[in-house]
Amino acid sequence: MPELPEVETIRRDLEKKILNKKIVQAQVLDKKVASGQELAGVLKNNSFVRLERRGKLLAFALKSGQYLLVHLKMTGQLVYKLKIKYQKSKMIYGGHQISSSDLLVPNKFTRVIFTFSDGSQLFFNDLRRFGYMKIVTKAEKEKIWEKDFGIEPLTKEFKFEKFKELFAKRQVKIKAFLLNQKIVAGIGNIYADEICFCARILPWRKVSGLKKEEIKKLFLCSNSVLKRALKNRGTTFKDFVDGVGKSGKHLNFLNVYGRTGEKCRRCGKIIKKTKHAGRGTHYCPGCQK
DNA sequence: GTGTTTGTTATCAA
DNA sequence: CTTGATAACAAACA
Repeated sequence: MPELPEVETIRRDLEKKILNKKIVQAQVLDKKVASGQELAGVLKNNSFVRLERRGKLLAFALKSGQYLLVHLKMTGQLVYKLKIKYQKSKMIYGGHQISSSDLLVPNKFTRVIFTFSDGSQLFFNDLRRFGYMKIVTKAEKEKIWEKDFGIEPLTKEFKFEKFKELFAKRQVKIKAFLLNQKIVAGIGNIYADEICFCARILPWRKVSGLKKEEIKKLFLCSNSVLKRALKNRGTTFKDFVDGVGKSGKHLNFLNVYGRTGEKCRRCGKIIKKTKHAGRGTHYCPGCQK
C-alpha cells in the first residue's frame, strides 16, 4: 500500500532517472489502467521535465505542458530499468522477484511500458489494477492539487495552527480523520495506525473529544512517523518497491500495523486488531488511551 | 467457497 | 448544502 513515504521514495528515485529523456514509445497493455491512444499520442517524442507529488498522487510534468497523473492505489509499482537483455524468456515471465530486493520486469502484472531513447524503460505494474495513468492539462492538474487534497505533511504549510483548526466541529473518529485525503494528504492505513500509536491515542476516539495536547501529539507524530518511514524508503508488506524495484526497509520499524498478537515494544501488552472506518485497525490496549 | 486485504469514490442517510 | 457511514471495485491468498 503505497502511502506518502512510499510514493515520495519513488518520486525521488525516478527524478534521478527519467528527467529530460526522450520517450520513444508508450505501450498500454491493459486498457483498464490507461488509454493507449491517449498515452501514445501525447507521450511519443515528449519528455518528463519535473516530477511532482501531492499526497499519494504523482504528476509527471511533460515538456509539452501537460501532466501525466499516476496513482498506484494498492498494488501499483513504477520500476525503472536500464536496457533489458532478453536471455531466457522463461525467467522473465516465471516469477516477479529475482531476489528479495529486486524485481523482474516485465511480468504478468505489467500494464504500461515507457521506452526512452537510450533503451531504458519505465514499467507500471499493478496486480489488482486499481491504479491508473492519465493525461491532464496544467489547469486540470492544478485544480486537483488544490481541491482534492488537504494540508501536505513534510512541507512548510504543515503547521500546528493549521492542523488544529481542522479538528473543529468534526464528529469523525481519528482513524477516519487521518485517512481523509482532503484533510491531511498522504496518510493511509499503515501510518494512520502508527501515528495513533506514537501519540498514545486510541484510533476510534472522536476528534471532537481531543484535548489540545493530544492534537499536538497527533501533529508531531504525523510528522515523525512519516519522516522516519521516508528515511527508511517506505514499508514493503508485499507489493511495494521503489523506483528501481527494491523493497523498502521500514517494515521492522512498525509498532502496531501487522503486529497483531505480538508484544508492544513500549509496554509489553499484546497488540490487538479491530475494525474502524472500514479498515483493519491495530493498537496497543496497554499504552494507547 | 469464504473471508480478508486497502485507496478511493459513489451512494445513501441524516 | 454538509457530514458521516458504508459498499463497491480488483485479485490473491489463507
